[in-house]
Amino acid sequence: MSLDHILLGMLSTPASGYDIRRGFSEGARHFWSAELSQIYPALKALEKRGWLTSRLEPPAKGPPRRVYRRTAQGRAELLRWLGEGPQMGTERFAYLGQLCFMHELDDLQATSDFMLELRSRLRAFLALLQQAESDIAGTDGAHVDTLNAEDFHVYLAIRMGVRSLRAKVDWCDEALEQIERQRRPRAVAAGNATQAPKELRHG
Amino acid sequence: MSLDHILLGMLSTPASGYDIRRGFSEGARHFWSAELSQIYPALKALEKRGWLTSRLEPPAKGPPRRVYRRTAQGRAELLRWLGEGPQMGTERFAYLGQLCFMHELDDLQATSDFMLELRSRLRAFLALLQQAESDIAGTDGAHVDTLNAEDFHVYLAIRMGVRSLRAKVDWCDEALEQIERQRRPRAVAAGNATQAPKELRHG
DNA sequence: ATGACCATGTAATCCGTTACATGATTCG
DNA sequence: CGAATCATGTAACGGATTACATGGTCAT
Repeated sequence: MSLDHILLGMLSTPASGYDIRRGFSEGARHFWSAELSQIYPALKALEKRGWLTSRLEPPAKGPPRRVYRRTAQGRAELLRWLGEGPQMGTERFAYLGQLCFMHELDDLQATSDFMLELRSRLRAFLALLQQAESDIAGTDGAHVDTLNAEDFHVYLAIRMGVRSLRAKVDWCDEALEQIERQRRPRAVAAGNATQAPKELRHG
Repeated sequence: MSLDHILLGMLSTPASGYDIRRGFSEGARHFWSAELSQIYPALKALEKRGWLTSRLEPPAKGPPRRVYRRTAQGRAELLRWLGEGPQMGTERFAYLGQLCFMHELDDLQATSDFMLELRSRLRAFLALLQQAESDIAGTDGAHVDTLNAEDFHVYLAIRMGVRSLRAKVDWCDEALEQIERQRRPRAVAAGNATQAPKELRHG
């Protein structure tokens, strides 16, 4: 399971389940996420395997927290996983399915609206990531060379998010243009004055 | 569930579970996938709901096939789903987690090797998608304007895959450069002759 | 006849989400 | 006092993968 290893990685310093969840909603949110209801049992299982230890720590203020620490075996397992090569899961994009099937509506306006909505959501997420990027390395990666090893690796990971999201936003722009061109009579260059057939049958 | 709607979408023409699986390993593979063991029960459930009907069709050759057809209600449900707006699930990238945690190896050569491997896998997938793209619309989208509504929508979906994969490959290139820069003494411009400290401690 | 491929399915297991249950502390 | 937040968990359900079980056809 990947979540196990993500948890091992996030536990380079001791933390509680609640802390880790905060990590998912802040730093790690662009590449992974998990709910508390998944995190707690997972941590328990990792402890049973000997990859973590835990201790109840009643802090000066607030309810007691169960703080987990990575063991030497836990770290070894993390390193083993890192050596396994890139783990690439199957990506599923329901919205691309929707787009493919949208021809059944026979209404390019609907497709266009769909792409506009998609672009706005992608842009919102891109803005978040760009913020994270400039927080860590300044505008345009001004001080990438001054980053410590940890921040440098995180920076690289954020860059993927930024680039791939920007590509998707650009794709929306391109698609919207092509939809416009598809909607107009396609005979602009050919000078042919057909009645803008909405649909061409394929052979 | 999204799979249900993907199946409804793929059943614009009658097909068996086996046919649909072929669709996932060919045309639809860039945005969705499912195993036969998931497809068969899902089709059965859709039939129970009245969104599909099925018939055993013993073909001239080979074993009998159960062929599914979409009902009017099935089509209505598909259209309803299309109207719901883009369905964006949570994306999980285990390999970005690996990259983030890789600083624990304290060996930029390992990071570099990792990125090389990742790039080669991404390139392989990109090549497949570019093939699909030119199959449908010619090189550089030469005949996009001549596509029927269905192929046009599929073309748009493929374009997203191409653009986002290209962005990821470019990201690998950029990262590899930055890793090289990180490995060299960073004092090139400053003219400072320190012993190339491998790691800078953060405050 | 052996293996590759067509074709359909079930069962076990795992991963992830949603809902539920509990209780302390802090702020207004 | 009441709401928000901190903090830990369990239970039920749903979605996806892997393994298992079966049998027909076709080419070598």
